[in-house]
Amino acid sequence: MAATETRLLLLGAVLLFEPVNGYQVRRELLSWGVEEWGRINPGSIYSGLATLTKQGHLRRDDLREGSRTVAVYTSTAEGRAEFDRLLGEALESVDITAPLAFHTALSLLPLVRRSVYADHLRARLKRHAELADAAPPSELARRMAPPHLPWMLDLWQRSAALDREWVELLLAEIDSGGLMFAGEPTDWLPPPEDPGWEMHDERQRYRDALGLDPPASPTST
Amino acid sequence: MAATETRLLLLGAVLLFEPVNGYQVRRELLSWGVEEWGRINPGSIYSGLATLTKQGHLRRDDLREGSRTVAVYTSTAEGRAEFDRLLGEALESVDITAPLAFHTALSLLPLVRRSVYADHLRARLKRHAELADAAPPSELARRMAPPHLPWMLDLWQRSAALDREWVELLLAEIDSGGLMFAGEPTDWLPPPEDPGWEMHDERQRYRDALGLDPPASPTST
DNA sequence: TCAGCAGTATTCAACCTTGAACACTACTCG
DNA sequence: CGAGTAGTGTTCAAGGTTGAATACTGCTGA
Repeated sequence: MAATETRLLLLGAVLLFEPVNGYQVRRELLSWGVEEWGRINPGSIYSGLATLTKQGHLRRDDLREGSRTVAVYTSTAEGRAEFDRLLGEALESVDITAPLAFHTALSLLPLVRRSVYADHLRARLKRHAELADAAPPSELARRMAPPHLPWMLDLWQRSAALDREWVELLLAEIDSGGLMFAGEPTDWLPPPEDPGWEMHDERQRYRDALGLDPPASPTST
Repeated sequence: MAATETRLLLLGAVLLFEPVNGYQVRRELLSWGVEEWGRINPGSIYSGLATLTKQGHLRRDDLREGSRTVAVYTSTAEGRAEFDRLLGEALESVDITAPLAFHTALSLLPLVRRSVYADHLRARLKRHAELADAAPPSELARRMAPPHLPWMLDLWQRSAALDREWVELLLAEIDSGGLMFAGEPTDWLPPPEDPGWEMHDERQRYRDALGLDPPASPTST
């Protein structure tokens, strides 16, 4: 669980679907295509949920479901705070060699309010500007380095430029009212293949068993 | 040591500087700026070298250096083969969310012969073409997905395009005789700050102690 | 001269990740 | 009905990673 992306993804999945069990989290993440880009495997999900529980970010209740016991997770206030912190970090920090955290944060966009998300993206652009100002490697350093290093630098600079330009496009879309964020009415419904639908009955059972209040859509600080 | 990049980097460093001890590897990697982009820490270097030794890719000799003992690593034939395999994989496989392996393979360019490296890059371009052909997500799927997913797809496509175009540029440079590869005479010398220089005496001592033949520049299959 | 600091070289316990395997339920098809 | 297959939900031992800590050497300067 060093991997920040895994924490973020797990907290996000619980916030979206709580009360939820480990297998449901797994299925939902798989349906997002996370098997391809998120490098997550069954073991990490369960151990990740256990770690987050130990740290107080999640709460685990073992419910009797007929003859067997199911571990059902809900988020705590600290968990929500941790999620907001991790998401902000993933959105604001620029690391060309590890774009996974940013991709993860993009996929969790519906969990956050529009203005909060936009502010994080603006902070990311500021960070880009700082990096561009800082340390343009001296001509001397360039000439002393082995000849393939300038090529690597060039690739990094192009990658950074792409990231910056794309974030500007996304920000423009968000500021002009595009996309759907937490706390906003939406006419979009998950497709029938999405396990989110199949989870409905179980979620209701879990809610009843835990004595939780009705729906409550996930919103953000 | 699941992380392929770490294996690649460690094998590469040993191939470049053998016979070499763990601390020298660490310093050399730090001087490449790997602290920033390669996420490597002292512990992983030593445990990585131990794992590679256990797997037969490296050989460890404990040399007496005055009153203390130093663990000195050299590569085995299997280690060289493993390096070539890992490098090829890193160069040929396209993973937009994890470019680190490709970056690592770029930094190790001087360990491989020109034609071998170019062939790997051509294979990478072929892979790009395959990915572009495969699975253009259906219009239906796009409309059913939550509205931010098309944006993620767009970012991935742009990232892939950048990678492809940049590899084409690099390949052109290589095919026209640019850069310096294994087995080619070079007038480039490492800058004085490079720990490679400071290592000279110790390498010589290690070579003598191990009864190894003179220099021998690292070449490739 | 010797305290103290920087540098060299490595280890290790705590923690995390991996993925195979387990145990169970539910369906399906002859 | 009963065997086989697919799906559900989770655990666990083996192994990897982390980074603080260790222990030593050599230099510097009061």
